[in-house]
Amino acid sequence: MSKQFQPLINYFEKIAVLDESEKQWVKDLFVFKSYKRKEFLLREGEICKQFNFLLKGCMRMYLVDDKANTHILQFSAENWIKVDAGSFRERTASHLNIDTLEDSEVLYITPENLKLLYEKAPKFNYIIRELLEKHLTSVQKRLLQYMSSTGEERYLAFQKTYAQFANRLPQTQIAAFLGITPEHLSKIRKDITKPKHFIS
Amino acid sequence: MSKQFQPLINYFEKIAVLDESEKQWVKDLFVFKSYKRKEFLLREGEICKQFNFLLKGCMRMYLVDDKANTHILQFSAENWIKVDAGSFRERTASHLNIDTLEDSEVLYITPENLKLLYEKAPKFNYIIRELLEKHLTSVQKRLLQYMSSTGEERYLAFQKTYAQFANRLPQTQIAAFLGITPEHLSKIRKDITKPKHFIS
DNA sequence: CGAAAATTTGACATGACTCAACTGGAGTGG
DNA sequence: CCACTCCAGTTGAGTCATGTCAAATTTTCG
Repeated sequence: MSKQFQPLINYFEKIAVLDESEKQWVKDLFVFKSYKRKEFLLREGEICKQFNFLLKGCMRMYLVDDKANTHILQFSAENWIKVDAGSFRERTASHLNIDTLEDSEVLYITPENLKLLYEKAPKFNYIIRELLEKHLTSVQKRLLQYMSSTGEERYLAFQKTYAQFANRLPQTQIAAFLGITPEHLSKIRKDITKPKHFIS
Repeated sequence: MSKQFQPLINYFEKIAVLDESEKQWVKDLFVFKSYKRKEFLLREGEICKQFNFLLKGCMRMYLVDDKANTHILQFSAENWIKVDAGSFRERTASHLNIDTLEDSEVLYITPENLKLLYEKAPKFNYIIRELLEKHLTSVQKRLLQYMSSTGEERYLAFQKTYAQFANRLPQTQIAAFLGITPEHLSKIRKDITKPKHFIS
């Protein structure tokens, strides 16, 4: 079923065209794996050993803080990358968890094989750098939005930006992504339907 | 004064050793520039055309939101990189500002010359990728901290992590970095000196 | 259907903001 | 050296945003 690699190759080729040997390295070094709903790809304390590309399904990466609250850093669905870059890179224990919200399928590469890929196909230094830059920009944007707006504003923005997720995810998860409690999100949703302009 | 390049070369060599020709490309493509206190390196609406390395001084990168509040994304001092990666990369108008908090000196490279550097010395694809990964990790960490802690907790963490800045910066700036008002920071500082444990 | 999970609702507590007034230096010009 | 202004920081009162907890309700799914 080599067809499975096509989405990944397409993804890379949005950044730079690959020749046959480069495509072959991708096929040789990435591994297919499928997960049931609620399975873990990474648990805090472990070292992140998979750089994942999602073929199908939906997952989240999150932190559980000392008050046992869950904070979601990122949702991913089809054609997204999912990895704890810090842990993967430094081979250090991760503070994050990654698990599935739906049955999912991924292609992943290990740190060793990624290193090999960089050696055999140096173009990937460029490709991964581009991906990282984009990702960095989006995380920065999120931090700024977080600093400058209320829960309600963030929720409205989320609905626009992540329309594909908004209907697919339970509210509890969305609240954990927005950084508010589920109760508060519920109240926000109620307020939105009753416009403020409705005076007595 | 080719000595000025040494800190930058040292910075790169923390990631990978450079040969003579690579060092020479750095010297040829980076440009020295100095700034007075309160000068701008980038204003919102402009395209970020400098990838800056700080030799001396201190600056901030920040967003001004629609309510005219300032949100500081990053402080930088000696031996730090300062750039709006998104704007620099995509050649799009930036939403951010960069200005100096002290008289400062930088080495910068333009997008065109950075592209040239990647061509002439491909090792920089690797080096910049590593730098980005580290930076990404730190922004992610900050987002998570932001999501999971109060202003007081963030202030205490700031004092530890950014001890070098804590004494160098006015409180107004620290508040804008922490995402709280200066008045609130003032109250936090007051509370800290009076431990909660002091009962009646 | 029935149990478990997700969502909603309400009362109350706390974190954080706004605004306005006050305090205490750090210049600056006479 | 003094008087004056300017700016950062502090303080307090009132308000809004959000959290906590507990209970009621709805939805999901075996």
